[in-house]
Amino acid sequence: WNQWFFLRMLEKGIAYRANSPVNWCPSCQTVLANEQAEGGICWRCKSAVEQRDMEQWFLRITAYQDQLLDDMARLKHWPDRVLVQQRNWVGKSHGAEVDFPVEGLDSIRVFTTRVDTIYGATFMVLAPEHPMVDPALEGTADAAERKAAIGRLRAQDRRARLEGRVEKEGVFTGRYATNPYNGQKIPIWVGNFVLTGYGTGAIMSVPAHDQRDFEFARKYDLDVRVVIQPEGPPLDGASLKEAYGGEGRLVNSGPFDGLPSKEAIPEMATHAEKEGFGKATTTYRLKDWLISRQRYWGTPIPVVYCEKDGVVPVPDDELPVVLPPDAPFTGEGGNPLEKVPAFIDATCPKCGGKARRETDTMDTFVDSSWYFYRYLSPHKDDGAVDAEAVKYWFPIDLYVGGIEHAILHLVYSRFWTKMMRDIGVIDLDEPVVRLFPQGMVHKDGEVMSKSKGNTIAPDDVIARYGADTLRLYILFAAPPELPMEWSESGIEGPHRFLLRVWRLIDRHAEALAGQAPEPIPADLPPPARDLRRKVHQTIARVTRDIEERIQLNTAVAALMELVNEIYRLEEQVSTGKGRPALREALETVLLLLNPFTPHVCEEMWAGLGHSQGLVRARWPVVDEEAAREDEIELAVQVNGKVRGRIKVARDADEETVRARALEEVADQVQGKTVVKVLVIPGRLVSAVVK
RNA sequence: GCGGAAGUGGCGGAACGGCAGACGCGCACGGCUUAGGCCCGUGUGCCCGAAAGGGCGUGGGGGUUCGACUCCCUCCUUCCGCACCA
Repeated sequence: WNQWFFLRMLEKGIAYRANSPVNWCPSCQTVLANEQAEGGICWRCKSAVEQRDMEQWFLRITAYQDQLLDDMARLKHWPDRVLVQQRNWVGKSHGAEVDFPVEGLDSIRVFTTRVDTIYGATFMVLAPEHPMVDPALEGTADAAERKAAIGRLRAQDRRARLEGRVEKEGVFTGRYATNPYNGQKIPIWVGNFVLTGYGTGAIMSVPAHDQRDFEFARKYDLDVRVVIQPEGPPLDGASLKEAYGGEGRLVNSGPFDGLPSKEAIPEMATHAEKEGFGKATTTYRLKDWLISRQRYWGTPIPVVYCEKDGVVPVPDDELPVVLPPDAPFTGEGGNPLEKVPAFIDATCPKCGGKARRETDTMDTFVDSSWYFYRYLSPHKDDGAVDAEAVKYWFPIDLYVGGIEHAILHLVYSRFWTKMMRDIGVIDLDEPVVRLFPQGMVHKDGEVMSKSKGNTIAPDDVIARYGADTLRLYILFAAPPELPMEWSESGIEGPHRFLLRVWRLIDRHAEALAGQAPEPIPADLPPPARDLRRKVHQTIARVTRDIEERIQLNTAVAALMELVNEIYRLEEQVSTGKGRPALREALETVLLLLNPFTPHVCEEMWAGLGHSQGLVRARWPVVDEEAAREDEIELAVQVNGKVRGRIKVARDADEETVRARALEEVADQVQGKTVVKVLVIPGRLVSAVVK
């Protein structure tokens, strides 16, 4: 069905093939999407990636960039940190494009967010890879020397970037461009700090108002001209210590002098458009999704290349294109599919002539982008997804996953959902209502992972304590959204707790298993009533901690409290009228604990005489009446400090509570004026005295 | 630099604006044991005090409130993400 989707996207122009510079991982022998090559490092093997020009398949995710941004407003139950990361990833930025004419050559287009500073542009910088670099050098003095220096910049750029910090360096091309606003000629430089993939790959440099330009200008002794004047003493280009990047009024800017910079930006963009040398524009950081992979394992991309008809999609009724079972894995690298003639040799569906089958396979993130839709109907063979089922089950109420998926998987999935909507498969804009990224396990301060080699095999812990203990320990040790530092020092606690539960059940199993359950009598003795109260309060707490708060550590703590309470009251309720409450308490412990430690719980459940599995049992329901406190303890504050406690009936009226409270703190109040007394029902009493 | 999260006992961590430290680890004492372990019980924020009791306490400072770990401002520290994005 990946192939089916691919063909639909091909029809819609969302999937396309293009020759473009791509990230190539020499170690994995495959290309990577930009997101997977962050910082020039392969996400899978962590080795340095190279740039190559290749014909590859892309998905036009950029057609969805505004939707991806705008629909974030609806993701109210997604954590901020994820939304922020996605917003930065799309990287929308408003500005203007301006063309700077160059004598004898094509003009050079720059992108700027601060067109209001354009009268302060004293030079221009091109990315080393900019297509105008070589033409600009042509015919200038010392061209060969400059070319060599730029060549060094190109080579140095990438390697140095991997280390993070790069000294700003540049080479003058020997040519000049003309600022279309004021006709001034400014030198064209090539600089290693200008990125080829963002904006137009060329910038106008305004050293007075941009820190990077400022440093570059000081290093190469270029002019610094102030054109934005903030409140206060006039700025002076020659003596500036750093760039002024804020707002102000325009100066030295011809007809725009005096305008506030905020107003100047749209006005000057309009001016450029009127004069035909520029316009207001928006740029994005997001690039189209490169899905071609030179690997065997992956969904084959369903097209063939015909000498006569070019790129021809495989017809729907011939899908799926299946991987050959006999591809040679030589370990030499490269795509094994290229060595399987039976796979490569194809017939053109259009003309019936000879064709060559595409050997690229799809990025695995394609699969993960929509697997959850397929879960609803895994065996469906007349369509990719069951639209009716999707209508019923989607959007997903709660999606739990590692924070490492904040951008890759979660952006692709959102895109895929919108794409499926646009090709008419589903009627849905966003796949997930509530996102809960759990914290990752750390060891020695860093994320535990295979690539870091600091993983702990659970086998030893399981051998010593059992899998249930390990589960319980992990869930108990930290709240799920925060990272958990791995340490075994606390594992004894959950282990002892499970042993305590086991002994408790074991003591009563025989008696309870041999006896039919009795109804809870209306006249329970007080200890049994206390026990039932704790039982039902615990049901409420654990249910809420799991369902609403997703705070599993406190759910476990609540269960520990309940078991402690059962130990305290055990003797008093194990005989006579209290017995039904004991059975209820023990069974409730197992029902609530079951999601955390299913194996031992199932065993104990059987021990209590149940023939049907615990896994089939219903989640317990709170008996509000039983959970209610008859008597409550209130703190009594005097001027904000707790000075006493009183016990009152749950439904005691305010006057009674007030009187009892003042009596309790009489010695504190004596000789002072009681200004007011607040009674917060069920919480405390607060007296203000002077 | 920008953005996010976090700062609470010896440790992991609890606490709808309402009794700070639940629960657990560790530690101390007692019981059970020939002994040790397991187990059971009690205690355990800091300071003064024999005790009763009192004082101080949630990174620092300020504010709102009868009342602040919680809300607001500000500063400091740590972790995470992004980053020559023009």
